[in-house]
Amino acid sequence: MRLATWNVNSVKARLPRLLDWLAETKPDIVCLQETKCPAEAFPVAEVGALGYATAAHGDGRWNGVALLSRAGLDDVTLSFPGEPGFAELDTVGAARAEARAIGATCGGMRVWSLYAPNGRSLDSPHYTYKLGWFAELREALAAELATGPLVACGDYNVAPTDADVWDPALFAGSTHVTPAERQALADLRDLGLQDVVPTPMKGPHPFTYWDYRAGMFHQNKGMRIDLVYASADVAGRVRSAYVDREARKGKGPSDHAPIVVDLEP
DNA sequence: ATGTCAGTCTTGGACTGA
Repeated sequence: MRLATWNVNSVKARLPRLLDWLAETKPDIVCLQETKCPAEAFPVAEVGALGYATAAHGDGRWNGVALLSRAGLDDVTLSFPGEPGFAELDTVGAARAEARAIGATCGGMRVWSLYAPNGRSLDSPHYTYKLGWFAELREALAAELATGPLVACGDYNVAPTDADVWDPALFAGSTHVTPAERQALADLRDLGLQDVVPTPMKGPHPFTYWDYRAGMFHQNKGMRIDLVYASADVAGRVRSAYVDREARKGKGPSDHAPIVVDLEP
């Protein structure tokens, strides 16, 4: 059973590369983030030709998540229960959730594809929103963990440790590395989720994201912000996991590389 | 900090978000 997660930074712009990658890598279950397309515009037929069923959640130009599976795709959930939306500070009432989470039952597991809010800056309401989003995610995953095997994959927009950013000093005062964000991840692990750390195929750090600008990928100035959090029973089946940095190379890549996880049957 | 992308509208260039 091969599971993968990939922030594709637009499924439309990435479609040729996605299809080639699916055909070559042959994952059974794929979690996609930043599809940046409405659900009705998702290229269902194109991935279907490779044998995948699709569940997509999108709300237009930003965000967007999807699940592809050829190991079953049942009980699809768009957004997690209790998921907050972004609301300006003076907005009254609850905001509708953005398209940042989709879950389904695939291959006997509950699988989630997650795209956490970026947070923008520490003084931004988007940062408050990010922390609140994680707090509610914790509650939702706690409930799901009680029902069976689970894996929550995606772009968490948090680097778990200083070793997960290329230069921690440069990130002082920035999002993605604060104690509060790292505590949000620790709170998820405290539920019993395990961080399935992939093998970097080059260098010491399993980075999954490199900014497009300034030759960051070439210099391996990256971050590990895409994560696979697995319940103990799933984590115990992990045979191997790696960052597919080849997918970050060449013409027209995403700024994120996929993580590929092989599980014992 | 920003040398790049992608989506969209204000449309062949500017804006936003990352």
